[in-house]
Amino acid sequence: MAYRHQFIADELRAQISTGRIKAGDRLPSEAQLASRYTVSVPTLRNALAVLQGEGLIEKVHGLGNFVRQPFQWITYVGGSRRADAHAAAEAGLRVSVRTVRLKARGILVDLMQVPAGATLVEYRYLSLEGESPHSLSRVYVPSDSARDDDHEGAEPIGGDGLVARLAAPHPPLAEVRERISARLPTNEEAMALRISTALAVLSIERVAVDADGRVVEGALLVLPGDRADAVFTTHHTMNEGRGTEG
Amino acid sequence: MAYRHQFIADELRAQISTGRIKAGDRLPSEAQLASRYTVSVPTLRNALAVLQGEGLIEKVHGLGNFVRQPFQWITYVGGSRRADAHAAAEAGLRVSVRTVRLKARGILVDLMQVPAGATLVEYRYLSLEGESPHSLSRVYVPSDSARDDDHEGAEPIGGDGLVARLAAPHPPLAEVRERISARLPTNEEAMALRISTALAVLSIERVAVDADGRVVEGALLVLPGDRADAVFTTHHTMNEGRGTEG
DNA sequence: GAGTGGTCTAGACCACGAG
DNA sequence: TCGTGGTCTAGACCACTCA
Repeated sequence: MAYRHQFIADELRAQISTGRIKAGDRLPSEAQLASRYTVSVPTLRNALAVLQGEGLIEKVHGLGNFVRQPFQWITYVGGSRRADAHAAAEAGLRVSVRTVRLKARGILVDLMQVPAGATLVEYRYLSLEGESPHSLSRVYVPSDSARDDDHEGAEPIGGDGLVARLAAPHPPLAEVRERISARLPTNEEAMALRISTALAVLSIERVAVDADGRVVEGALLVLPGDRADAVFTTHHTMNEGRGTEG
Repeated sequence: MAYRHQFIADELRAQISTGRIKAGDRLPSEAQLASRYTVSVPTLRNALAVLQGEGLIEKVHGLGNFVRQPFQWITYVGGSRRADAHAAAEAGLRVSVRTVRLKARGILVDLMQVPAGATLVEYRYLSLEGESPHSLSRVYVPSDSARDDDHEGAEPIGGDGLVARLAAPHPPLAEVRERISARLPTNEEAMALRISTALAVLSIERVAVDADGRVVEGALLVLPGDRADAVFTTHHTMNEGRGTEG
């Protein structure tokens, strides 16, 4: 039960974790590694696929295989809203934003509980740590509650306008519902986050509702599973603590 | 940019979703499929790997590739405790339980905030839908707060003692913290849940704390990503609804 | 153009499951 | 024993990156 590609993956993983191969280094070419370990190229590529799935290396077509930088760990804190880009900015991450006005269709109709064709404003965030993307967020707001100073088009990375907008007061909020799932990324998401399609992502679907039950904001977040988790804290009063209320 | 294995995967997926190939059916052998689509066997196997990662088929060595049963969707509801097996029982799922007394080490020391070597009671649940496993839970309780009628060893599936124990009152509870992550399963988990190691799982680490800040219960849950998600609801009062409090 | 990774081929050899 | 999937080989051909 000792697979050759697993053995090679273990070897390379050890060399990476002990610093024998440093972050940012390029590995020898696949042909060179294959001959060093006396295996065929496809077998060696299987070994690299294991490391890629663990987020340890990054494959760049035409250039080679590179050891990835260790990541800053991101913890998503549940129960709040519109905090994603703001929290990322506080953590010293750069944030790129794109604002687009669009018509609700497909899953957005369910998410926002609006009729198909209703106008929504989409804010698309991509938080970056250096050159490597960290999280992908799509936040939706009904068009009538989007503020007048929201503008369409691209905004330069880390613009002050963004931070000001994020810090601005929001309409009263009654409830936040968050639905979490684990899956493999779509090709588009893997591309944007520059991760392997074999690396699991945490997918968060969030809806904020006001006191009248109207959806004030919806959000679709995608976080790479190798450097992100989500935390939720629920407070109980004393008499709630009994029985199985779930 | 049209990969042959992706094309074949799309073809087979369509045949499965339209019922042309029914749940439980065996696919033609890999060699037969390869010749039908005029590709090599490794390429065809890549196509099957895609479907396996989506949880649509199950590969059985020596027998063939089988279409999996559609699953009952499981939603984990955050904020409660010890509800897992109880909720599963209510949903009509069978539950198998193993109770073991053990000493804290490794991550359990952090999880339960006890000194290394402290005695814990572990309840290990595996909820089942028919023959196919649904979720894997390990629940830990400090030994001193484990009740006297807890016994070690295996308990028959669906025993009444379990339901009675789950419905029993618990000590007062102040707070539940849940940490969610997405990852690929370990080989052990994939084996227990009978899923592909390429199928993402939702991993939930839950800690329940009493009014004195002591850890009353810890739990490690693993849910297959193709049939499970988690939901959290946070209520806000009116004056909490302003600003970015996350 | 030289070197790299990405996809695919055709087939060998082994391990597993059932008759 | 036979058919099945699991791993691996040796190499072709293409696409990408950079000098």
